[in-house]
Amino acid sequence: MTIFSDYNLEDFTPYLLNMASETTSLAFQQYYKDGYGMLRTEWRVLFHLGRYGPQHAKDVCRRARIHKTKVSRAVSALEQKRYLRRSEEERDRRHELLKLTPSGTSVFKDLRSAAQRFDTELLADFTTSERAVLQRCLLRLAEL
Amino acid sequence: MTIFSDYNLEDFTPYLLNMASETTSLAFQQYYKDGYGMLRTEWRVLFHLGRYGPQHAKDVCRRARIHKTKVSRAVSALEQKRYLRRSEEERDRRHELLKLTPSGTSVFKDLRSAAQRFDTELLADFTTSERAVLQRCLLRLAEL
DNA sequence: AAAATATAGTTGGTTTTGTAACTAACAAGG
DNA sequence: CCTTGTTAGTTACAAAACCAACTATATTTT
Repeated sequence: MTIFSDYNLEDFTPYLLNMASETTSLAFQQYYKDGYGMLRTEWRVLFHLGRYGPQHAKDVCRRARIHKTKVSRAVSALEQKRYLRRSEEERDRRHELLKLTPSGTSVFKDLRSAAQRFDTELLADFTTSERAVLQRCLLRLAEL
Repeated sequence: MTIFSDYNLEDFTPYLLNMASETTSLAFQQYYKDGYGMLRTEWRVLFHLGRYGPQHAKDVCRRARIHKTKVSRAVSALEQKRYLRRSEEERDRRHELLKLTPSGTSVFKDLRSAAQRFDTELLADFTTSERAVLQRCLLRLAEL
């Protein structure tokens, strides 16, 4: 009919990204959800605290690009699970430093290695150069 | 400390996929949300009906990989907006055929070309071969 | 044909998210 | 100081997603 008549949703990058994201995220949630009763945002906040050390909620927001209300709720949940502690700063009592407990640290280590294995498995069929292109493109698309 | 100590969330494909997906989906929603007051699921259902012709809700679920409850609600919303009609089948009255109205078809055409332009823009900085790799990888990852 | 099973789609109640308004603490200018 | 503005984080309410149970119709089994 028109020159567009066979344009396919599978040519639409946001759609492909969404499907790939859903599929892989759902597959990985067995580790943090089934294993530790965590939500996706909680696992991400935990990861950032484990990976980059004690920091403020604000830093987590910036690095992980998660909205502050989501971070706030995830922090409360992680605190209730005793995976992190908050401590007020003397200098500026608006800030609170977030720090993993030993228990939170051990969960982090477990999930980090699960994530690494999962990712290796996920990309097993791709060549090194394909992996590099994929990562580069995704980083670029996430920036916008 | 350990050989894993610098494993980064930016090396974790599901995380990258999620960020790229969120960023691009949010950017595109201006077209269907601001333009036509549609939700993401509604736009996808509309697209599938436009692209693959009249079909049952079940077919939309399968092709678009959207859960039937979400499809059911999207169909109701699209019906209220007069973008589609349902018709019962004689043979099996459990099925209802979903079909875009002329109005729905014109919205579809508009959004389809917006999507095409958007996608072209999105991938403008990548080479042809990078685009091919990206699409192939995403399709593969979405399959799992 | 009656009973059990399966399928298409809907509804209801709970969770989770999103948005905006809010509190509390600090900073800077007058 | 005291107003004005800014920043960190929380809360409230509305929108959306999730899950499980449900209705209605069709199919299979006995």
